[in-house]
Amino acid sequence: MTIVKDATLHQRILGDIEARIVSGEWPPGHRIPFEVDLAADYNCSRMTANKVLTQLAKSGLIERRKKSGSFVAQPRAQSAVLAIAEIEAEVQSLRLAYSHSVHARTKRRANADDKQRLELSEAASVLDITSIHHAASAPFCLEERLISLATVPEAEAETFAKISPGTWLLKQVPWSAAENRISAVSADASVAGLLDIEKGTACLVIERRTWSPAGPVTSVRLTYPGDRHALVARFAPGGEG
Amino acid sequence: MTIVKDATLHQRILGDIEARIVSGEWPPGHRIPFEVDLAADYNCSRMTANKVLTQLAKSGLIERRKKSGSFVAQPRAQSAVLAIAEIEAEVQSLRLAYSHSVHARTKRRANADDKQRLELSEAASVLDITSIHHAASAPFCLEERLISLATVPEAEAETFAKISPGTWLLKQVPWSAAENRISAVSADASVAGLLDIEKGTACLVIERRTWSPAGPVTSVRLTYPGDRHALVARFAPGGEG
DNA sequence: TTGGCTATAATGTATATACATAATGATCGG
DNA sequence: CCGATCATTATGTATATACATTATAGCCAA
Repeated sequence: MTIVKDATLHQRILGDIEARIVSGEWPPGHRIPFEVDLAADYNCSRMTANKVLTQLAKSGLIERRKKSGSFVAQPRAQSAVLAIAEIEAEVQSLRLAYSHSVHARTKRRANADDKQRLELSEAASVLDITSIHHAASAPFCLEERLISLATVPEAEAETFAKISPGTWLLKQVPWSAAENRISAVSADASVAGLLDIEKGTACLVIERRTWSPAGPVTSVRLTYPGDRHALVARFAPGGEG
Repeated sequence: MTIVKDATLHQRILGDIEARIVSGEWPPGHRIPFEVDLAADYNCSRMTANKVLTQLAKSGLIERRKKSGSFVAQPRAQSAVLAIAEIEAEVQSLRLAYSHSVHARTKRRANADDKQRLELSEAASVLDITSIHHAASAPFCLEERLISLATVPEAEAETFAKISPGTWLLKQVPWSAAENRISAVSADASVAGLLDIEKGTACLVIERRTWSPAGPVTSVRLTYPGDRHALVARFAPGGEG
């Protein structure tokens, strides 16, 4: 049984249309009622219908064309929302004790590889931190991070003994853009040693680059033992789900 | 230089606020102007300001509390949008010739494993298809798919010789919910043989389960050689970007 | 037939207004 | 001094209206 919390008109219209699209009653390409007709059907103003259809268009469920009307969209690329949590939160949601240790920490002038990873044009100082996240005292994830000291000079004074670089940066750099690259690699001897796994074990690798308006912030490579970990992304036509 | 297409008032207000949040001028926790004040600043109606703030709240950049006002949100889990394209489109975007071959195709009553993968409660018929996607005649991706014939009986008549199961299903089942699970595994002998890679090579695995209102549709396991492939997900505070 | 003009139909954006809702803060009685 | 009540304030939702924008269709003339 579904409990229907007495919904707003907006939600009701939205839900009705979504249901018809998702059920296949209105297949892709089908023209859905004009705003004025919807307004008449629900005995509401056109603005209300408009807002619903605008939202459906933004979520990709319908396409709107002036003069022609609104049409159910073709479901194309699965666009799923991937929530990449902070590692500490992730570990704690597994009800395991979290800890973090810094394995190496060096400051240097950016070399060619650093420049490419951070998309730096000139030589600048970077901080290179290798650390390990533990869940219940077992290695959970290897973090290899580069921080651009030109953008975040405060990082130089931080040892990251008490707070992980990711969490620290989240507090330092309020909101930023990021690019995540997900791939699979075999653990080499060094990675295997740090994560306490067999050499050659498949690992899930997330490489994330982060920018603020002031410039490149950080580039991080997170290596998870593949047999212990998976990322989950959900997709639902309406949006939340 | 940035070309500014003469934007609507809505976009201008939205952009201004986003810029101030992203730049750190308005840090997390900062109270942003009330709707009426924003309306006064931009010489517009409260409705226009309201729509902008509502959108910012939906995108997670701000939090709104009645009576108190609207506040810049704390950036929490990186929520990135992961676009999982159709394999054929993906290959063609690499400017490579696409082809697809079915390696095995069997119909059977669902066994225990099938039931778990499709979340079936009763025994029902399923179609099990193993196929390989090629890019420029080299194996690109291994697809192991289970289709619930109770939900999609039409699949039984289809050989999938000319059209891949994914593409076919996309046409059959208009809109549906999905769960994607991304992990890393080492190729076993069988997978290595089919993908023409060394045994033990790390592979990126996407397991996707799809539901329609009529029930479970399909469960597919896509295995990509990890050294040739990566998924990219982007995150930008505003939304599109 | 063809090219271009125009009317029209649908969406896109914005306004002014109204009332509902919810949380805060102040007032007042015990 | 505590606690209930009530006014205030900011957001939430919806309406009616206006005008802009744009793609389509139809008309008319060269």
